[in-house]
Amino acid sequence: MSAKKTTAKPIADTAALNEAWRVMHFALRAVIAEPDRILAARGLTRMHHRILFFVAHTPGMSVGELQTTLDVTKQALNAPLRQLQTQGLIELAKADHDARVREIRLTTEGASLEGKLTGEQHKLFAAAFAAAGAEAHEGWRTVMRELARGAGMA
Amino acid sequence: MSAKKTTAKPIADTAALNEAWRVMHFALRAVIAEPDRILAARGLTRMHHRILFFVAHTPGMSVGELQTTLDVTKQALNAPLRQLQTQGLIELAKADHDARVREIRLTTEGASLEGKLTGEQHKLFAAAFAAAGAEAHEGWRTVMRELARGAGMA
DNA sequence: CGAAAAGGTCAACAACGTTGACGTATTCTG
DNA sequence: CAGAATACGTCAACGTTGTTGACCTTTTCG
Repeated sequence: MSAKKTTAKPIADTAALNEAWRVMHFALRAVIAEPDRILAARGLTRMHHRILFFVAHTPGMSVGELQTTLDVTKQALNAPLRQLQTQGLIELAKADHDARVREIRLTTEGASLEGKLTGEQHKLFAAAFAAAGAEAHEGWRTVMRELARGAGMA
Repeated sequence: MSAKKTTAKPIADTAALNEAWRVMHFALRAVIAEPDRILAARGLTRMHHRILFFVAHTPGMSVGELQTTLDVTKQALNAPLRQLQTQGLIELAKADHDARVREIRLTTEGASLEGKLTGEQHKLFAAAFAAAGAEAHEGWRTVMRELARGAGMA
């Protein structure tokens, strides 16, 4: 447990590391804030957001695939899914190849909402990248990729 | 609502912005993973972590201050607080100036755990920064600060 | 002394997700 | 073709968390 005083000059000191964590939080909060408010205004939650997000990127996704992707039970998925359908944001249609499967896709309105949510996030990222400059952007990506490498990257 | 097709060359394209969001998630997950496991092994939750974290940075904090800081009710705080106390990770002592106030501080063991948790995160950050280089680190900070600026920075 | 502040605690709720158990089409297979 | 398996849907019982409300104690302060 001894605080090994590495004589080798570290690239980042403790203060910087602490700041890294703090800044990470604030940044995340900033990026999530607006989308969250928009969702809440419609009585939607993060689960709905996740659904919209994945369906937007993989139109025609089946309920089962979505379930696996989000790692939740079908029961947990069922309610939000129907609410989105009721609100006319998504559509469920039997698959041609297999009538048991229900393919999910966004309606025009659903795509619009998803775009708005994503757009809010993009705005913040774009602004930050623009303000920081292309070089900083490159550095940011590099660091983030390194960090992400430690997890179960997709 | 119209997707304004800006002809002005953006510093980041849609693909990059999408990636930014994804990478952000993975990075966060990576940084949280280990601490979470350590906590879970002791039957502790994120709330406990948050408490340890703030108390570590502000020793002698009062229950009320902590409550305000974490933005939860005293009832929600009470249970985790006592569990931490029972596990000998924190100590509650009456304040000299005001016997109504209970000052919270980490015990040696508590500080040790907090240090371990923080240490795990620092390890990842340090590794990422080291691998990415000082320049990338600088860029990373710049972008993160810009992003965080949009939120209620502390 | 009496009001106010800092805490603690019991109890009723509400949100969210989980497991378990069935029920219904639909497709696949021996 | 009959039965097993698949993809979903749904009712129900829980467990976890955090919230609000009400009440009580100790301590401070006008």
